[in-house]
Amino acid sequence: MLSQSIEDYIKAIYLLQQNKESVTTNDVAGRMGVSAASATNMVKKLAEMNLAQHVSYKGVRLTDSGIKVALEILRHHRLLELYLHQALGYSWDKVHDEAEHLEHHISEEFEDRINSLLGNPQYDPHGAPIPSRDGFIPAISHDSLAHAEPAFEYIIQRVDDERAEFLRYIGELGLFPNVRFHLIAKEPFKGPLTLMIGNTTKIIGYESAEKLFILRP
Amino acid sequence: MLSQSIEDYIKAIYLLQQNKESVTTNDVAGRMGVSAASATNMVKKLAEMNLAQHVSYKGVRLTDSGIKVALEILRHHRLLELYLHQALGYSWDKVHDEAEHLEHHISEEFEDRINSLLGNPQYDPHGAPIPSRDGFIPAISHDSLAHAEPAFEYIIQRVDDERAEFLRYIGELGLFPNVRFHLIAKEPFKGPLTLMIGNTTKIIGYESAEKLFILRP
DNA sequence: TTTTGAATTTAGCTTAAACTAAAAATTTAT
DNA sequence: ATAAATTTTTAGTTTAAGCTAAATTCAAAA
Repeated sequence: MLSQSIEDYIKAIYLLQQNKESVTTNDVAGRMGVSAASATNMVKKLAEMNLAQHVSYKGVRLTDSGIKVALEILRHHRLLELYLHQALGYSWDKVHDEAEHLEHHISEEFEDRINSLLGNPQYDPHGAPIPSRDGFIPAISHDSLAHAEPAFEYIIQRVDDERAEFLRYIGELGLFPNVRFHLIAKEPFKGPLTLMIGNTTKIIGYESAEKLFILRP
Repeated sequence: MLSQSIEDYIKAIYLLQQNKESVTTNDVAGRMGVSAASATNMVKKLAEMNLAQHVSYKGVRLTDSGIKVALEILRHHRLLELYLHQALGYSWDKVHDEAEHLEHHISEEFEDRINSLLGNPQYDPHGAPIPSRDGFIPAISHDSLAHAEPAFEYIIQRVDDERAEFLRYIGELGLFPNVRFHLIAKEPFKGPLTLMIGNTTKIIGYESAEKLFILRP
């Protein structure tokens, strides 16, 4: 059984390597909120365990077994988020923190039972894909609202930011996954965007729009 | 926040001092599965933290704050057991192990939500009392089936043993909490007992009968 | 009452994961 | 191309929880 700490590092590296080609030990330290030295030590340990490859001064990358571990944790996390939301009535801005703790402590039986109760779901309450038991990840859009074209209709697929405050702000605007809207206008130079949901208009900042992934209906 | 380890020691001491007037560090070591030296060290630490009183070579006893902590953990544990059983369909011999892990990691919000879903329950699936949020413990019988009188009718109130194998054995006999039966016969010298549930007879060993707490209907 | 044996504590060591400070390597700028 | 700045690693310390072995205290038997 891996320690909680090791699991957290693996998850951190996995999420970092989604967005960056190369992940440095400093990136890891930043995300984990530990010193650079601590990150280096742990990364070397992961390499020892064949969960990651590490080249000094260059960076880290998870091995296939490392990725497998990461996906298992991510599955726990996202299933839990959805379960807390659907079955226990948690608001979507609170599910992350609770899932963050519980993800390391549920058994496979627990995982299977909530999965069945939820009907083998594909996405969590923020629209993030839930890896399947065998490590397959549902497709997800990577087009952000920030780069959408005015005059078209879109659907929110995912809100890619887990900070509670941000989620409450987005939620108040009504921008949940699966919500349809029209992009009315878009200011140049990273300016705000104007949307129409139903028949009310909403204005959203460029920075926030970058966190919203969208699809054409 | 207390570490998991400290919480486990506190719970162990609490449960030990229910049955014995005086709890020794060795009792603690036994229940926790650690060396006597480790238990002594931790007990001294608990005393430092004012969670227990410790007199060298004599024994340990939880202080009022220690008891408060113990009851909070026990509440988590027993609510979780019931929740796993009722909401997730766990069999009663599996709830203990899962709850044992989760009890340290759920938030107060989680506790409150499952408590409400379950309708503020008083007893877990084994009939053990669930401490209330403010530390009150529902009454519980301490009459064991081993000392019951033949010819009377009884109700199982509690099965006081959490070993999965034992629970499966008892479950197969149909001896769940709230089940009614007649005590038909009782062999002397710690011999087996004969019960009638509905219109079938069951025989149960004295050792097992000691773990079953009963009530007059 | 003394001795012996069991229970308990003390002392000192181990491991994991963090830290700081110093050294080394790499990258950037002159 | 060299020096300066930044990043990364190494070295050594800290804390928590465990362990073993040795010492101490208590209780029971002679």
